[in-house]
Amino acid sequence: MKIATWNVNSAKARLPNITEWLTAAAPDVVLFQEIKCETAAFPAAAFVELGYEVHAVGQKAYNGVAILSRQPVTDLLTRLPGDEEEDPQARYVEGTIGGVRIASLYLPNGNPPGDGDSDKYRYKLRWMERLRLHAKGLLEAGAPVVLGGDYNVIPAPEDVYDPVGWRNDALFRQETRLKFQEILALGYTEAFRSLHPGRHPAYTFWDYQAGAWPRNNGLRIDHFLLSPQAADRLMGCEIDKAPRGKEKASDHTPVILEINA
DNA sequence: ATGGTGGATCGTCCA
Repeated sequence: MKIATWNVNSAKARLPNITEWLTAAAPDVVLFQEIKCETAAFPAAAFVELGYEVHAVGQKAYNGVAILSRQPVTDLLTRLPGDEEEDPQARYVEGTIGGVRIASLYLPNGNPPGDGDSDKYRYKLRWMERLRLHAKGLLEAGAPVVLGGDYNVIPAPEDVYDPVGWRNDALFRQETRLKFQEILALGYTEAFRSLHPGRHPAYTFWDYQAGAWPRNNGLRIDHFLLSPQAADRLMGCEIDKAPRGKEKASDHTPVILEINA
């Protein structure tokens, strides 16, 4: 099973780029983030035409996630549990595909962090704790679990072009990395780094500004976390840089995971 | 210190 994750930075603005890539890469499951439209405005028909079942969770202007699948999706969850009343942001969708529990998540950015006490940064850390608790519960359910998406977390210094300059950024602060490590400590495996321990730089995001793409000033912030049963089936995990070099590109590029059927 | 870019939306917010 080939599963792709891609922060597309607007599904509508990116539609030609997305359909071109899906046709060539032919993933079985696709996890989108930042679709940036309401659920009803998501261009689902274009993906149905390519053979996918579509499950989008959107909101006006910001955020928004989706799962596309060639096989049927069951037991859909459209919010990350915890603080559901207070959190209207569309950042999480999860379903079961071929016996695998698969989520598309868009973790809050959290900038500016202030001294680690800004409202946005505290929301990020609370969201990460909600994710940790939910990820823990998923392990107890027994099915293999794949949590893919834009984590807005730089796991280690080799995952950012300038670790010193980024040390206080919400994506790289110590508290952010420790909270990410807490999720891994439950028993999850970060697929790309586990398969390619020495491969860096290996980025998934390059800012639109300051020539970040031509200078390769990137970040690795899009990840797949696998439960032990899913990690046992891990066959490959690769970053496809090509879409970032296209006209009208998203600032993120896709990551592709392969697990044994 | 600022601005540099891009999307949604139409004055700003977000990244």
